[in-house]
Amino acid sequence: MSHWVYGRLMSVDRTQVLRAAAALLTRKATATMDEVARAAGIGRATLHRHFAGRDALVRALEELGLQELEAAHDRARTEEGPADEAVRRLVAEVEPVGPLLSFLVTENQLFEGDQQNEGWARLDARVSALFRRGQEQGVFRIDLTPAWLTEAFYGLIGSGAWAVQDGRVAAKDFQYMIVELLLGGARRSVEK
Amino acid sequence: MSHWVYGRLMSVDRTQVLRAAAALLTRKATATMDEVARAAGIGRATLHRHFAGRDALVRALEELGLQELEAAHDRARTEEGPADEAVRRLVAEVEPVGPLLSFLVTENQLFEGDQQNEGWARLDARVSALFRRGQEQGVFRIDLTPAWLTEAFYGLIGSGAWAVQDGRVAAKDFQYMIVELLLGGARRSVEK
DNA sequence: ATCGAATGAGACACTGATGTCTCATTGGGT
DNA sequence: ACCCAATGAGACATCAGTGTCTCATTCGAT
Repeated sequence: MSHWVYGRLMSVDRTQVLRAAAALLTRKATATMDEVARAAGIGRATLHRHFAGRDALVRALEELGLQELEAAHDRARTEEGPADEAVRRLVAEVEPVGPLLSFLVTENQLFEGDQQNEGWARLDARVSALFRRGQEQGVFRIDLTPAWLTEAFYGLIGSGAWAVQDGRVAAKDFQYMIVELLLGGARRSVEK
Repeated sequence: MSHWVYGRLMSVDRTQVLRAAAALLTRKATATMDEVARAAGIGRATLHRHFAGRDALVRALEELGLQELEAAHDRARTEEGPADEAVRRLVAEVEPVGPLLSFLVTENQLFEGDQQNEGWARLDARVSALFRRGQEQGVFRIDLTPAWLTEAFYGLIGSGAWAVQDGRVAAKDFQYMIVELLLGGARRSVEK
């Protein structure tokens, strides 16, 4: 059932197309199928041959984003070491996926009742587990629920990525600002 | 040039329509003009008589949101007292506008090159000034720029509002969670 | 009770995007 | 050099949403 592996030709690299689509759609979420095709350097017909429709394309992008986020989690090894350092590693690894994440979150809001990809629940669980672990370690406060911290995590990544893309803040500060705010907050404390 | 004040009838309250539109669009951003009209309890033709088109409707919602945000700022009296307490008051006042704010931010991303309403810049300036004041007071850390803190503020309000609307987190925790995270961060500190 | 502004419902043309199809062309494998 | 899968370009029908218009009806002011 592998559409994308043919006996002879593989002229159009599915992943390459997805990356081009992601790059465009994260900047202009309403981009047309034709625009996506041109951005990927292929014809609209070919785009349709690989992705049945706009929905299918978005679903594929969702799959790509989920894979990259899972990979980022794996690389960050969030189960190892102090939780705050793990959060620091995680933010660093997730940063490149920020724009795509932001796009997918917005897009997902439209799929109201439709079944959500269970991948999101798995990711939520991983982030949530990290914060819970931090609480059990005594590193994180216990009055902020893991669910809220998870929302805040994704929220900061998303709006941070957008702010960078929009030029409102400097890209080089992304990681530091998000980690420091997430962990330490804005208030000046005695320590540090 | 006041379309909405007639000699005799004012059957359709423009503000009432806007509130209904906001309530619907914040849940389903792709709602059709027809759906908006039905949600407001009026006919589509009447909706068009009051708002030239979908664009005009969104612009009007933007105006409404900006007014409410400005009003929230005023009520929070962000220029008075310690900056952290001011932030606390501000979050409390802004909370009800959260969903609308979230909708408008997403919607604004589409108006790519078009001229942005200068109201946003004014609001940014007010929030930014609050954080800067806090830094000058010695209440806030100085290694997090006011611009980033402002982005984080709006980001947390927006994603928090959405998480509540989606039922992922409890509405009653909104204010506390956002303020505590924004000010104190996730890390357990010696104080408090 | 009357008048007229405002409304609701429906018809209509228009637009933009989508999805499908055909056909000539390309380019890699043999 | 040949073959054929895959592509690009374009034509086409379709569909949903929009914006405009008409006309009968409603309802408040007088």
